Amino acid sequence: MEASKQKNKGLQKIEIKRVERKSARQVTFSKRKKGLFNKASELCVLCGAEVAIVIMSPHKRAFTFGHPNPDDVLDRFLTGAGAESSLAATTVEDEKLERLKQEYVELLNRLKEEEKKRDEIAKKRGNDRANGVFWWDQYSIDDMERDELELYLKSLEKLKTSVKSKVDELAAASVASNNFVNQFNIDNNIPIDFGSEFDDLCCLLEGTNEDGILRNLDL
Amino acid sequence: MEASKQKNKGLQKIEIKRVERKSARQVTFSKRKKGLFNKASELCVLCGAEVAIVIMSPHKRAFTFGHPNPDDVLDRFLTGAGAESSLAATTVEDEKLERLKQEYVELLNRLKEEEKKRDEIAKKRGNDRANGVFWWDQYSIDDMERDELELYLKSLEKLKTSVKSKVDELAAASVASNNFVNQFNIDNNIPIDFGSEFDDLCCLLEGTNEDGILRNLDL
DNA sequence: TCCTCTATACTTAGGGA
DNA sequence: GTCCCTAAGTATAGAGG
Repeated sequence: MEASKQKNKGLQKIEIKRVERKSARQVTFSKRKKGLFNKASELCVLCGAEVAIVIMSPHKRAFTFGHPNPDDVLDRFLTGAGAESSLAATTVEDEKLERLKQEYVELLNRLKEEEKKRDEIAKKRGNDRANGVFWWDQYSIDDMERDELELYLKSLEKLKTSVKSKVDELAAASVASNNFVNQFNIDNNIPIDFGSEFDDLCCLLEGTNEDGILRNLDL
Repeated sequence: MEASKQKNKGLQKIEIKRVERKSARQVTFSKRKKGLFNKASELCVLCGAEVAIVIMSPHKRAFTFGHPNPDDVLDRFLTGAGAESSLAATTVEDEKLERLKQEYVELLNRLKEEEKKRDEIAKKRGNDRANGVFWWDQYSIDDMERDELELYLKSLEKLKTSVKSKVDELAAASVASNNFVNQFNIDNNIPIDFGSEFDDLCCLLEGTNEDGILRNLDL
């Protein structure tokens, strides 16, 4: 009841500079990441904006947030309606890209099949989820999901790495004067490109009822 | 001096749902975008994280924030990406696409492997369930599978995008009727296409702190 | 690692220039 | 569109579980 009862210090003012204590830094990261994502989702809702965020934690873990209309964007992207269709250029490259897209679409379909399969398997307790999900849960990272995700994703690392190196090669060769890829090589752990992440993030899985995507790739 | 003097209402609580008044929405967008970017940059500085944000305003304007090493990227951007010769790059693009396709097929195969893996995991999960795994464990695994596939897809998409962006850069010289505003401190507004954006996002780096990059691409 | 708790720093709605 | 202003809603530092 007395004044001395106060045991919490409340919010302290802090300088905006690197937090030195590792544990504290981690906590701060966690909290602020959550806060950032939440703000982002609010922005989306309030203003009808689309937002994609990629965060690379100091531990080379990447977190992403995305909110939009999934299928539309993805479709547009696949059909190329978004970026280049307006161009009249009928170059060899375009043709090849056309093919590439085609293949890509095939792969996509495949993926969807997989999703279906998975959904079936998941059906059993799929309903559990719908019970306690608040709207904001949809926009923020589901922690347990994230944690488990991390573990599993490691198995995917190799794959990503392989893909990445290809991209690196392409990018490096293409942008000779552009050494961003190399700069990126901080620990041999190179995050996969987040280019067009914008589009990517925009594309949620239709398999779920979530309006936002939050993904975590362990790099 | 009187009580009636108070003319400001102060912060009102608002519902997180679309702001209907257009002007108000615009203002909110502006304010919150700023706030979001600011939070992002703080996160970068405080935790040594790297953040990239893309915001698509309802008016088709895209704003991006990035916290890496701005100068380099920007520089290369403005000089390289925009003015690159399509003639010179054509052949190179050709080769790269060739390789890309090759890899694409390879990735396809790997997808199959992943499918198998998925099945195994699905089975295993079934067993675990019988044992005493928590509901959320199962749940997570399930989502992991989905995420994995998505992730995979994402990788492929990026692969494709990386190439596409190059091609776009060549042909998109026409699309880029960019305006250019560079204030560079906390507000760099730079016009770029998505292909370029790709590079940019990639270019997360240890670089600076409080001065993140903010880009604005006109579409 | 994440959640809880508290006190308080920070953000921002609404209105005006 | 930006900036200012104020009041008050919100996010979060630090400590503990």
